Amino acid sequence: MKKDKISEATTGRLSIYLRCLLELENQGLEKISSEKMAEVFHLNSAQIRKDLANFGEFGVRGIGYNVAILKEHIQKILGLDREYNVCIIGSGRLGTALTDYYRLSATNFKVVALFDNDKEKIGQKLGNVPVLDIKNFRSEAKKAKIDLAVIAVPAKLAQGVLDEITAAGIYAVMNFAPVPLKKGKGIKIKTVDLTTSLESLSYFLTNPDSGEGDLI
Amino acid sequence: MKKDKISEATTGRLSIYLRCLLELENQGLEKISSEKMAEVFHLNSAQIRKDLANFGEFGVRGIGYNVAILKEHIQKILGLDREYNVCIIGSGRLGTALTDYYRLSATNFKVVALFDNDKEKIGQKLGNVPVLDIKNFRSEAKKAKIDLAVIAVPAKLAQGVLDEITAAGIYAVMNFAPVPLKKGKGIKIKTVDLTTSLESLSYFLTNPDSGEGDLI
DNA sequence: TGATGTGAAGCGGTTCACAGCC
DNA sequence: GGCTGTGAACCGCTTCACATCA
Repeated sequence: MKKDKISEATTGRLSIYLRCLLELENQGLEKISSEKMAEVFHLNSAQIRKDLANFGEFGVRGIGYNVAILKEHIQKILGLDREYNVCIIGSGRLGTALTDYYRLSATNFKVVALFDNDKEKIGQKLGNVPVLDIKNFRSEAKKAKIDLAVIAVPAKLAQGVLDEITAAGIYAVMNFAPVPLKKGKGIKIKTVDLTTSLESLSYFLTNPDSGEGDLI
Repeated sequence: MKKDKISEATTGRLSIYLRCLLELENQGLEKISSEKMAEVFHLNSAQIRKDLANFGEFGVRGIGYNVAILKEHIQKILGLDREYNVCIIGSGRLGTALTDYYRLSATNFKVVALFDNDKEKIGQKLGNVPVLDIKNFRSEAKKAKIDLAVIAVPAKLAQGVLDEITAAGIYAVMNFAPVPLKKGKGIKIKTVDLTTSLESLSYFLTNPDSGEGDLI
């Protein structure tokens, strides 16, 4: 049964399924059952079937799923049948590391520009990625057809940067600044808080009996 | 009413409340209501009260919460009244960036060692953090009294690294490798998947009507 | 009066269990 | 027979609404 409201939990898992399917395809495997996939991911097979059933009937009863076909369906669903232009704002340690990281690993996402306010950095290049002046963000973002912006600036500057991003007509943002941001309608923000993540673990170390589950 | 089973959602929020309280304290504010805090974080005031009520009665009816006292309570709850020794495994782009990032920002977490298998890197230093041979992980980790390990190696190596970490008697792990890991009992893993995060945004760009909520 | 602490209701995601189909 | 697709049960987190108390 096709559904229209898809939870982020589901899309996150699709992304993980996809990575596995690419691996399985490399190994020459042609089909796989939800039960087998569940084993690999340490999760429930019904969950996998439900996740997939949200988008259509990709499996064959009695047989399982065709690896290559399922892979393509998921790529299509996640919008990974095209490339996205990404810019990273803040060319400090984190920003430059992310630039390198995404340049090498996430092939659908092309880092085309870094932005900074530091005169020393502006004009330099990181690999083939130019460091541009944040002052010209709006025009440069349009010129470079940016689809997605990554905020890697200190907390205090994050809201201002988000406002710039919004003004530039960019709708998807990944945010590494540890602050609650006020966003406009239609903007999607994925926040990754590296400090909160550590502090969750600190809580666990202080209360080891607090649970077995992984922190996802 | 004190509770013993605390959800990760709650501890994650506590970490965020804490950051805000530190800010408020800096501003010289003495007390604050759950309603006011909710405004700042764009969330529900009942949620904040419930989160806090899990650990005791910190508020005063008719008044609100005392900023300084609440701050200290949360620090204690999260185990942030002590320091933790952290090591980062993998001194590639991501590992070195995380080293710098945590050295500068998360004051309760002290990066004391990097590990790698690259002869070129072993023996070097990143700031004051030595790069050690992963071969000696167990003994070095004990010597340095590591509390928490960060996995920043390629996916293929992650499981092996986790097994080493487990063997070294470390119970808290932050994992940046995009693979499902099989872990032993009593180990807590916080996975941050930088690719899945991007792909969630890609899904949103492909399906802009898929919802307004933030991706946390 | 005013803001907390909390039982109850609401809601969304996960798991179960089985009907349906190859 | 075997595995998918799915309604129903379950479970845990969030929100509501109000009794409680300074």
